Amino acid sequence: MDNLSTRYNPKEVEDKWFKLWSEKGCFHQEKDDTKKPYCIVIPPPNVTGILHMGHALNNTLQDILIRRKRMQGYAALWVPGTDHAGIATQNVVERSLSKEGKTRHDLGRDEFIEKAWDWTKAHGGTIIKQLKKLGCSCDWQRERFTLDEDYSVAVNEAFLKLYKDDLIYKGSYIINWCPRCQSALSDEEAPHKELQGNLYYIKYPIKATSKKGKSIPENQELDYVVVATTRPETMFGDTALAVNPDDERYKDLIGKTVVLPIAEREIKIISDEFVDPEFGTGVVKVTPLHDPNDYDMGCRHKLEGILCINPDGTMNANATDVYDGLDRFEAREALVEDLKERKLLKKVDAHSHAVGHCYRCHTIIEPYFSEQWFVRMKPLAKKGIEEAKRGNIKFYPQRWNKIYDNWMRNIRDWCISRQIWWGHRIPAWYCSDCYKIYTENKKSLKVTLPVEISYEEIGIIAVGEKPNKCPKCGCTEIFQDPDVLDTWFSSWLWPFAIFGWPFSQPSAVSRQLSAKEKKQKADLEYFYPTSTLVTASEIIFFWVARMIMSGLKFMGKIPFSDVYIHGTVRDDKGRKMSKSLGNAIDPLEIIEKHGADALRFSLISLPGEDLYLADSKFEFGRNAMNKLWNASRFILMNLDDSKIRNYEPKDLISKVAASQSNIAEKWILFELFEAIKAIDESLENYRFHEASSKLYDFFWHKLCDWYIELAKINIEDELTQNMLHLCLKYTLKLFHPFAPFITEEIWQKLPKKDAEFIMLSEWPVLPDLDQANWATNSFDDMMGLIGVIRNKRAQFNIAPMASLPRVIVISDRESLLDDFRVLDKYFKQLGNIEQIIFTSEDKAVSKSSSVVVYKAIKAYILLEGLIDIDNEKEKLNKEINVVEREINNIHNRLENKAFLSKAPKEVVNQQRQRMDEYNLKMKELKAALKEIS
RNA sequence: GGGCGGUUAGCUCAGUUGGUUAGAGUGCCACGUUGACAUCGUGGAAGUCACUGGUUCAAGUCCAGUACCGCCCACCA
Repeated sequence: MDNLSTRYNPKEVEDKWFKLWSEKGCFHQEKDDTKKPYCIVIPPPNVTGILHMGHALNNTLQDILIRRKRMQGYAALWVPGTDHAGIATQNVVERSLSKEGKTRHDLGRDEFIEKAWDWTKAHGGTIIKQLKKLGCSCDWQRERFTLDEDYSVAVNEAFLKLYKDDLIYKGSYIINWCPRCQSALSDEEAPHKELQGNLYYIKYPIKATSKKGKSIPENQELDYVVVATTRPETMFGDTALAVNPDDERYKDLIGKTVVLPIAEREIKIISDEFVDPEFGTGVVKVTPLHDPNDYDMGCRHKLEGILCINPDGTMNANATDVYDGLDRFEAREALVEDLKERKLLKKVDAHSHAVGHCYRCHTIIEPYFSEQWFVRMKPLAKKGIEEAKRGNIKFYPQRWNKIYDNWMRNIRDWCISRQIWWGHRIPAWYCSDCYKIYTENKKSLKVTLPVEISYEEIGIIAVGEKPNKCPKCGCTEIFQDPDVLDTWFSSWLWPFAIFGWPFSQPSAVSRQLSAKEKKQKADLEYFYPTSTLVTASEIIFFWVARMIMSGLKFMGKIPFSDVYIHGTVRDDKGRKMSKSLGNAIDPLEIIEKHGADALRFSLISLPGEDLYLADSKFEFGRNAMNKLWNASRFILMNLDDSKIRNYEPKDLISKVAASQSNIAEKWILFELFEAIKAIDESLENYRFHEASSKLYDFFWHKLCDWYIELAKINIEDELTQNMLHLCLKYTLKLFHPFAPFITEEIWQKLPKKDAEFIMLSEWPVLPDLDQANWATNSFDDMMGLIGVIRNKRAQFNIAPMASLPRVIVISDRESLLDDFRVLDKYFKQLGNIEQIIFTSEDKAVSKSSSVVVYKAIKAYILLEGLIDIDNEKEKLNKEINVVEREINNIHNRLENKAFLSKAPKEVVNQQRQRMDEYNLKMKELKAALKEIS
């Protein structure tokens, strides 16, 4: 074994093990009635995506969970896959087209979709390959894509079912419109961002009070109403002004008419409770088709709606010839100049306000009146709220429960139609003849509110499957709705659609299932509901909440019981890591440099919720992996295979417990069990950092710093050999979920393995321990005493090479002294001491010795020929001050009658004991000070 | 505007039902390569627990208020 490098080299091992695991079917999980299921569905990354640090974190966490559960004997299934990411993928393909000077319309729908599939097939596998590099133990045979043929069946089925239950409808409302993507977006896809803008105060001339309603005579002096707006360009869509009915200033104006500047159109002044008299001038321009509030007001007052902006963000003919065709923001600037010249602009104030932005291309959203498909959410949300309330779905950390609950209670209908081509086409069919009539009606760009859509009127003749002819007019020219569904409308079905749901289609018809379908159905019944969902907070609303609703609707059961929300990956300045900011660290570069295990271990070892990353942070994981490598190398180099018995812990326990002299062995076993217990508890509660730090602490500061060091003395002993072997074996198992590759590599070198692959070995189980027999106080006291002795050495600048000639340890506890005598050789080894005496007699000690005190144990160190006492006095005085202060504190406490009578007895006794210890320490410190003065 | 979190060492964070001298990692300083590991070892310095008041024998921990920071949601143009 001495041929191993002193440095761990991940490159030589990672791909090798992944390939072998794969070949041996370690990743694949079937339904297994002898085991309990544990299932995770991956949050499917965008098919356009490449692995970033957020993915690395997200998937490392899932892999840790799944690997541990697999080792614990669960049927652990992790289903991987990707998401077709409608708008994102379409954008990518369009961008590549534009390099050839083409648009999607040049190609036509079918050819464009073909191009998109080509692209997907060529590049879509990238992220999957990268997840494999990371070591993800997904069942790769079950990889799914949201545009798979049978997945599309699930999407259609869901649409049809909701439609039948009146939970999907088509309607005309103000939606979020991205003028660049030229598509509607859901509210979640249009996040608000604070923008620094202006508040423009525009004068609207009041029409002369002639009751006949004649136009304003030229040169007549006019009165104005001043309106404050952030979006002057929408004034071409104004169909009223509104004031608050209780606003005294404007009471007389209600019902009057003003003339819309430039457009020279007359509009009424109405009153509405919605208007806040405090804001601006207290007068609002009402633009029903370009603002959601104004739309509501428009409906309340049955106003006309006028569209003045085109879908691409340019102004239309209603904006007069001057502005027709101008971009909305150019139009704003030009219009403001125009108003200034006409002296209709009173003033401009700086004003910051929140504006919706497209989450894909960050273009400013246009609130736009349009005809779209919606899902009625309130009825779906009701059960989802109840399930979480009852604790059937738990969020970790818990506070996300509230955020989920809050959103669900204020949920609004979900706009699911998108005016793009890449995605699931809406399964609604129209009759060409009937639809024609409807479209001709709506070309005017003007409507009277509210607009009610009748399906009959707009020509929808079927949802689900294409009919042969129109049932109304018999026309055989039938066409499908051109829009596709929001990507999230497919991903909200993920936890069951991946298993092949539905198993009969269309939903009304039942038929014989194929063998494949039978198996899928059995899988679904076995693995659903899944166990844990691991994701980032950004997609709680997009995905998590909606999956809960769809699971309840379509399966009648919640899709998962636990939701773990992990933090955000940031740079070391706290900024969110992103490609556009240029502060991203590429996980693949880190893997290349330090290995996947180092990447994984670094990520989960960072404390806190959000991760503040810099290249240097990955050295932590690299160092830990190297330490693991070298500790293993040392043990393996020294093992004599013929002595290794492959003990189970419980056997080794009874062997160790049999002798009083196995203090160190008892101690390390106890520490191992404590570590297992703590790691299990942390992981069950999704406290990953806590788990890794317990493991790290056990491995480095218990096993390496103490046990391996003292084992060097009697490394030939059979007990030591077996102890080292067992500790290594269990340490590897505990490390495996965090660092799968290195642990497998070392596992394979163990003289006695208990499984062909560590990834299929058993997770450590705690044996029954009689705690009383496992008290390891004397070992702890030994470590403490060696600590103060080392401290003293450093204080006197005694070279690490130089050993202490003699140390006398004094305690009045005989049993402790007996234990210490057993540990004699360890004291000598770890304290670098030549001779050590354990006694209860406080012997006179030579003048050139120094005393240290640990708890109630004293040790005299002979320093003859070693010391340089320059700073000893100063140090002693400092320590005396600390101890004195503490003695005073305890003294006061013990003098306090209230304390004595009210505090629990244990606390009082504890204080008394401490007092004794401090008094002893003080006595020794003072004696020492006197000695050197 | 509404909601949720936070403020503890230079930095990132732990800190259980109130009870030893408030901990860890990292960074910093000193010393050190004797056969696992310098990607290492040993030791050290470093904190007014944001502020104010209250409850209590006892407060980083519980309560109230203040200040500051962060996040999410939102239809005041």
